[in-house]
Amino acid sequence: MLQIYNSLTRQKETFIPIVPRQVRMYVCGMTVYDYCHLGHARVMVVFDTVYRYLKASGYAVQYVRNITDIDDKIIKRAAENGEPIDALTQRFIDAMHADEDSLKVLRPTDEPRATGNIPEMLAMIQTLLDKGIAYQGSNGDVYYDVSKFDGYGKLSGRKLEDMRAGERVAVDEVKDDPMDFVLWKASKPGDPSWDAPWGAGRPGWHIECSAMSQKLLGEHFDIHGGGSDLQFPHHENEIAQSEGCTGHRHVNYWMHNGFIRINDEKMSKSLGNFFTIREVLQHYRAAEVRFFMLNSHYRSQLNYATDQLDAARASLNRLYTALRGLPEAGAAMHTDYERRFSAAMDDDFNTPEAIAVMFELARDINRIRTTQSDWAAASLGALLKLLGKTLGLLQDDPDEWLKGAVTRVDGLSDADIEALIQQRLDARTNKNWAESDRIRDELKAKGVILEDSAGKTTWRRA
RNA sequence: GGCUGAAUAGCAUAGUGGUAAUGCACCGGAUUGCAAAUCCGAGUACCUCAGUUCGAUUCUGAGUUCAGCCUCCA
Repeated sequence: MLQIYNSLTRQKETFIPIVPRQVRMYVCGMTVYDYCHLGHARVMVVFDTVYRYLKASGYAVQYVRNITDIDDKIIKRAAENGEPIDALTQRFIDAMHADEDSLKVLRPTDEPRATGNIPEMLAMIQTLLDKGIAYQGSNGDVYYDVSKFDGYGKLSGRKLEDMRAGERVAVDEVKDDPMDFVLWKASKPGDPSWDAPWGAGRPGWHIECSAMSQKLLGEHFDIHGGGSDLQFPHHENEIAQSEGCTGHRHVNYWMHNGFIRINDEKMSKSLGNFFTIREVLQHYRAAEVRFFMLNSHYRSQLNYATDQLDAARASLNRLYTALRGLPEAGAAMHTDYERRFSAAMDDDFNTPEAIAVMFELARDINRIRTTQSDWAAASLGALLKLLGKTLGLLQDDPDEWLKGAVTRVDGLSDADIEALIQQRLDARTNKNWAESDRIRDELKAKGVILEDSAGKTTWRRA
């Protein structure tokens, strides 16, 4: 039985889908005005893994992740670039897709864009106005009246009076209550705008997720996810909008992933430690980044450090080494490994524990290959690869993985390496160990590691 | 100030009311011409104090430290 930690109740709960064997899931996606950074990568990878595991568990999953393609930052950036908004957002949507592909992140089943769902937002705002939950301020903006929604604060565990007393809440003359939030922004000259009964403008950020999730997944669905910073106010507001509109429950399970830190500092542009996915991929392979992220629990904070990425590389090398040269076979069924892997994943997607099981399986494979044969270990190898698939790992050809590297400091082609290995084999045949070791050292200095076994030499890049 | 969450070996990360697991690093052994890889083995860790308990790293309380949110944010 799958257990999911529900941010709403602050405890693990048994997952029971609204419709048996079906899951409807919504995740807050990117605002597309720049390249995706490591934090975005974690959201992508975490919920991709949730998506994969739900599917592997036999659920039919509808996975919606929105694209915010209209907001203040986008307008500002387009103006700075002298670029049309459409061109800017499409450019970064394409870049986002490329980043996802490299990280082996599967596409969601739906990727709605805010600008493509304005009528649904207008309808929802109108409903809120009709119900007296929303009002129009003197500046033309439409606001949500948080005092009209009893449950306001239930997701983030806050009370309205505490939040009002917070010293960081700015006083705004236009709002009835400082905690009220904007549903519709009256347009300023030159900004993109859409017509509305209460005046031309554009949607507030929060309303888009309420409108698009309801359109695609219905008024009541199973899982809603996002970064932990979205818990308040974004998701709190989303609940207020959706439930204020429908009068009943919106989402059953709220999931929030932890933040990424860089060298024990908060990742921020002002600190200059803001890494985009594509910057990191110049130094590490995407699978290494993915392994690094899954090697800690999704709710915990994750510290990015080169030591950790190097360790991820070494770990993947070990797993791929166990698979290298193994014959094709059907995966071993009903093993203790599979059972423990599933038990770990069922426990709120405990990927670190699941990975630990994979390492124990790898040791068993190595043991059998040594004491028995490759053939005897083949079905366990297939199982390892199958388990890896659920995490989006280990799907490359092992030999290609081990011979590959992001940084080719060696400057040697595969053919160059093979030629040197042949020279070394000739030397070894003549027991010319000095020459043999010289060639091996030369290759090692260029990042190529040789392994002699069973009369033949294999190689990999460090 | 309000609300969350976290403190486990050299590093990282799981987990448990009773021999604390996984990867990297380190040590010994097997294997190897020597290595690498692999296997076997050893070793070192549960923030502090109090309480509950036969027994606490795990539960409770207090404290310390750290982080996140309270404003746009994944």
